Amino acid sequence: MNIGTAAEKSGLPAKTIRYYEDIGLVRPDRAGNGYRHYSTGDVHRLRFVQRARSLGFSVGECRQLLSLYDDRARESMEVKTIAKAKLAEIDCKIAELAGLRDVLAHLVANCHGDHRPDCPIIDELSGEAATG
Amino acid sequence: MNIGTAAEKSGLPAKTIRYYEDIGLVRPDRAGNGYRHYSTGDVHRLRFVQRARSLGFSVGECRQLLSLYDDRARESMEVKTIAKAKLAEIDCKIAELAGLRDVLAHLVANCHGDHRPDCPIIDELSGEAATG
DNA sequence: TTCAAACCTTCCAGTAACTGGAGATTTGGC
DNA sequence: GCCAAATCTCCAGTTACTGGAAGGTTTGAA
Repeated sequence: MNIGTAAEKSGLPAKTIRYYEDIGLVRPDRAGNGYRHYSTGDVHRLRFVQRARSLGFSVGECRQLLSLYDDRARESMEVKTIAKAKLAEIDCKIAELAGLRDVLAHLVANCHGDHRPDCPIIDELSGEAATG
Repeated sequence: MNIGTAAEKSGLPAKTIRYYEDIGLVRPDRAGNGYRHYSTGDVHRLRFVQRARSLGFSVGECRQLLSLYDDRARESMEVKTIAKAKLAEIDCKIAELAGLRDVLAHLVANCHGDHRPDCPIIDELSGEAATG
């Protein structure tokens, strides 16, 4: 498929997809006319990157994640080690998101839509959680 | 406290803290000698931003989140509406992270540290999850 | 008091990861 | 063949930092 379709299916703008090719994240075939040609596998990779980027992983980290994703068959001890580190990282992110969620949820629950002084819960939450 | 201490306590480099002042995210007092002076409240804001940024929220979104965090007492209907939208966004991010986590967990679980052909589970997962 | 180390200041340049736009080419419908 | 839409390349601009120069301030030892 062409880049437009790949963009649609991956949720990434065509511009970004070309950029990802520039930096070597996804390497599509080229048709005779010079147009990029994406396989469904390419689209999966793109979607994978889209997800990881939107969750705060750097492009470098995405590259690592992709290499895990790609090279799952060879040298898997090394792959497994990196995967485990990434798993821990993701768990940490999930915990932090949950913390952030709590802050907002308390905010929504405690400020009743009228004028109120302030919510000590929020202060407390902002002081706690996620020091490391 | 001075910027160095604020940096240490917030988990942000001093450079970044100065940048956040430039763009108006955190406005510390100034001492007579021109040094920035941070309150514990300032540090809470900084930590809040640090968390949100590391979780994939843009600076603009952080600004919104901070305004929720700040203005919890005035015009709270509007605040509440934005807070709810952000809550939904965060829930979505949590779900996506959980998806990513599954991909890696399957990878770790299924590639046993020796040479194996490939894991159809991964293919399947990459095809599913997080289309919206 | 003087000096160095460690802090702080501003400013400017560089990097990462896009993002928008110009200008040329290709495709597909009329 | 014509034209709009999609694609191409290339280059410039934006966002969110990040590093470094050049200099002022504070602290503590000699």
